[in-house]
Amino acid sequence: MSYWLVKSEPSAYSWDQLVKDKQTAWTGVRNYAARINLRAMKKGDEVLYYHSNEGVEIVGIAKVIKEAYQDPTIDDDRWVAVDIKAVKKLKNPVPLDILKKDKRFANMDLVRLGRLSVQTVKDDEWKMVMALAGE
DNA sequence: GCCAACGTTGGC
DNA sequence: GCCAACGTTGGC
Repeated sequence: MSYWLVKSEPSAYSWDQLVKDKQTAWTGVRNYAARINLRAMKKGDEVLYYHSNEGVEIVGIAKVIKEAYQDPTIDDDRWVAVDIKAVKKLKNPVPLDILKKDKRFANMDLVRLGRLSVQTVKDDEWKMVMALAGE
């Protein structure tokens, strides 16, 4: 079981929208490093849901319900999508600046590789985020 | 809205 | 295959 983090701009697809839809196809990833991560996702893996641009914080937990398949939004079998569903909203969203200030997160992809849209989250990072979120 | 950081493209 | 130029992302 692995942990991940996906980013979305709320104006494009927010956490609330995911809750409303129950689940969604995570399509449109066009970045090599992000694709490696998408392909490594397994059914049941848990995913932090992060809002970029607005909020700039981790807002909820999602879960992988369908492993990588060809992205239906492009006619090119090199790109993949996964399906995720909403699990729960965090009691306390975890803002990026808290993570940046906390040395324990200095090596977290979210802090180091700001632009990567699908990231890995280590077990200890997951636990620390959960603690900060009051979960 | 600006701009730094990073990925991608394309000329050589 | 290198690297400059360009485009995009995303924090501020």
